[in-house]
Amino acid sequence: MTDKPFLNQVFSPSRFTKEELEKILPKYEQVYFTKNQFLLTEGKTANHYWFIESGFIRSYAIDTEGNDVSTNFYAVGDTVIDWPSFFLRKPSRENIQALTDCVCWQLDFDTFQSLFHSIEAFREQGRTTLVGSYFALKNHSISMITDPAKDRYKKLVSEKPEILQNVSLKQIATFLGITDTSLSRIRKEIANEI
Amino acid sequence: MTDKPFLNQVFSPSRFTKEELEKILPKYEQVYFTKNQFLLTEGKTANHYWFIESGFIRSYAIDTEGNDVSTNFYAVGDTVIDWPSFFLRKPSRENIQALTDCVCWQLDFDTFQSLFHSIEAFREQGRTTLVGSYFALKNHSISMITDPAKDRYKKLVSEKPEILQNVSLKQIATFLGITDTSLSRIRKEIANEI
DNA sequence: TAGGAGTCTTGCCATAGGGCAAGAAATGGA
DNA sequence: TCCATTTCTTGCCCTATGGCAAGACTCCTA
Repeated sequence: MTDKPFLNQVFSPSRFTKEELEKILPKYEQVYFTKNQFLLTEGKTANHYWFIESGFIRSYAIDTEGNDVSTNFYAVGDTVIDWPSFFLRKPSRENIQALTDCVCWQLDFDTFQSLFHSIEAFREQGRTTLVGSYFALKNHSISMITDPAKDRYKKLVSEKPEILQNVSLKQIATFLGITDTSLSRIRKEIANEI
Repeated sequence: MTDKPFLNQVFSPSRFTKEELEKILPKYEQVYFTKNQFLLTEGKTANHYWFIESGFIRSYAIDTEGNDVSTNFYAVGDTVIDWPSFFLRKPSRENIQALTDCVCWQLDFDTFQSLFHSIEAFREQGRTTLVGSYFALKNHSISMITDPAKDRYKKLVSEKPEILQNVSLKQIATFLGITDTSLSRIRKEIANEI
């Protein structure tokens, strides 16, 4: 196991037995993505998911007018997955793209299924990750209704500071549900608050 | 099994064996809620979830200013559950309230766990339900950014027509992220479109 | 190292939706 | 069946954000 230190963080020895880890860890494959490379594109059915060992990733959807809307940002340690596409086995509505060079660990659906149905701790952890995603999405969704754009921006930056280095203003703006023009003005206001 | 026709719809004989159904169905308990009764309140940890056999239910959160924001509406056949509270075993951020008298079938967490870990088809179905909720929430979230309020209202009414009979204008408005005043004007516009 | 593509800022004006308050309509008890 | 309460509508004006376009800045890359 010592040859995969990153995965040993993801699968804590306190939650998994040594035998379980020996079944799980070898199944993950290290893969590299270069800046701007796509991990998944709209219309394809996701057959993998990834843990990010290093790098930064964005997912986005294309709306009816052809504009792209950022749906999520993923940093080191995050799980990158299109849940509906991966589990419902249907074409993705989103694109997932590396914003920097990345090192990831990937698993395919069939292997996931066999681990999921044979190892109780594995499915507990998987379910927890999914519910955590659901919770984050719901909080963001409520925040879109109750909080002004400036507050949402501040919260986003405090939670994922890497975003400032890796993501364009426009891509951040669509995640917040505003235009790049408005976000530029909000940034100016925040600068003047000091 | 014939004494629980509703549950036989939820657990299709094509996905479960006879033996599995005999383990699953007796665990669900029929419960009644009267109009305005709470199924779950903020701060409590959810220990049950429900299938709705009849009735209509709303969930909502309270924002920092004390306003309530509708987060979901549940109709006949829907699964009513606070995913993060139920699975992460932490206090709920939401309230779930019956908007009409309801007949539901409930299951508690411990029983869920034993079925989840012992019956493969049960966990597949549970996972599918959760991913379906995630998908619906994400679509709503994207719609909040890309679609005008009028379109979101039309979509909501077409998907859950019962909402018109059971939910006040204000409670619908907060779900759409607008005020009751604005929704009233939108309704008027729609009426004039005819 | 200059040109060009993308990115960010800024000004001008337009618009969707919000805040408030008054009145109208519906609803629900007693 | 009548009153009280809640819900819904409407008018007035305001604010946050959008749309567009020009200019500034950055950063590739030939």
